[in-house]
Amino acid sequence: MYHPRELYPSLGTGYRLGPPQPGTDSSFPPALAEGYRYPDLDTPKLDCFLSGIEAASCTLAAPPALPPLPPALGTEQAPPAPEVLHSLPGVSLSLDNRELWKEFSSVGTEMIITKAGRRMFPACRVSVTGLDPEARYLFLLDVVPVDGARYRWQGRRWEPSGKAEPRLPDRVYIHPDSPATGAHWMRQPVSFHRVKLTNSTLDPHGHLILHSMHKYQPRIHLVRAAQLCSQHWGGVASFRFPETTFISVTAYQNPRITQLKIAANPFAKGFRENGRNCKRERDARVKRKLRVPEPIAAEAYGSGDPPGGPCDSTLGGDVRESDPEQPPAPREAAPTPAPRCGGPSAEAYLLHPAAFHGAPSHLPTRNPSFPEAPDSGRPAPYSAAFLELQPGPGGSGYPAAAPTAPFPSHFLQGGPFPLAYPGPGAYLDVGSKPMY
DNA sequence: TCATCTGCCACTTTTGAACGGT
DNA sequence: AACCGTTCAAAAGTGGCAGATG
Repeated sequence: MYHPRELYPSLGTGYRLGPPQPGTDSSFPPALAEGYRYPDLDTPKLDCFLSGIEAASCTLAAPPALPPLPPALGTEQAPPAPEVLHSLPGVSLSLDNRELWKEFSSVGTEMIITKAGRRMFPACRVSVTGLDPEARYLFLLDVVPVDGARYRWQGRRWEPSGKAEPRLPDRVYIHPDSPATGAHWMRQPVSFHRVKLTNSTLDPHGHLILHSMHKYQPRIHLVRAAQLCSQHWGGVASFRFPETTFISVTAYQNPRITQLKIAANPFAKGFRENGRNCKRERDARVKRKLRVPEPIAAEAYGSGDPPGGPCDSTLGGDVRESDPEQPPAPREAAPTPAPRCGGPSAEAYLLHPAAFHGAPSHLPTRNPSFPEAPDSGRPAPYSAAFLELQPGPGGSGYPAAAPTAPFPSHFLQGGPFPLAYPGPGAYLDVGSKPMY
């Protein structure tokens, strides 16, 4: 991984995705509020990452003021409505698994973060409408702090306990289908289930870096662009959903959240009441171990499911047999999943030479097994890559990222991709400033 | 002492390779 | 030879727990 700020000092340090906030951002003269270049990205700064794009206006009117975020988790809130900011008229996004999110939100969503990276559950899954079926778009996701506080579980609820840690280098997850046509994105819900969260500030995998015990909210960005590498952005839309706010933790604090996760997440099936790894069974196994060898447990239910069968009624719609998040999806409708790992190929070089020269060499590579079909309406099968930039200085109302530990050399070097490929999904850092 | 983090565990699901049949 | 379905093993993902850490 590379650190673009180091590679390209001319890019500066501010990669704020949010719009300037007249009144709150002293660096932004109110006179400019009439028309700023959304998303407050100086697009040339991103040329090295997003080249060869369809030209279109990046200017848009200042958005209306958005409602404030909910003050606390686990409390009754006004009916959540997605908060939108965009220059893509007619485009709308809806949270596909909103009911599940609401269920978690009503308790106070917690997301486990680990050094190795942990997936989000529930994952952000959205349906999009209003796209130009022929145009190509990128789908991005990032996670931003909701406020400037650190939180603590007080037995029954989360309460603020001091100031937030300094902001970490922001990263953005690029949906592995990106770029794809509007028709592709609208064909089925778009899932970000592969996004991983980590608390490792030096994470080399490109996962989204968060502080534990802080409140965050995912944002989803839709960028009209022909390719990942483009000259101009053809418009941007950003969305966030109040019910997706969560507190990052290294271990679950609220037992109700644990129950919900176990009930809804198929990977946690083993912890369900009728699972073989439920507390009762585990205790029994321990007792048996003390007396007799183990195989009894394995035979307890034979080779199939335990009596009564698996409890699938709690999947909550986040994971279903036909879940678009879960393969197999119709090959016509979905691109070939990116390989689990692998480095940039020669073909990738031919297709994206800039990614190996002027731009960081870890830009996405094309999956060689996927035939190129630029006019087929199918997405280019880019596999994972990620970019990382340092957040811009202050002005956000949150602490600017302190220069954390120096980035390892592979952040700074050019040349061949020095790390294990990070897996599906790509990451791009766009800044430290909250959008609203 | 306490809150928080980390590593390991046992489990399930997912994924892709290998294989055999048509 | 190509295609399809099944089987199997490895990889990945899950929460719990005990011990480590600050």
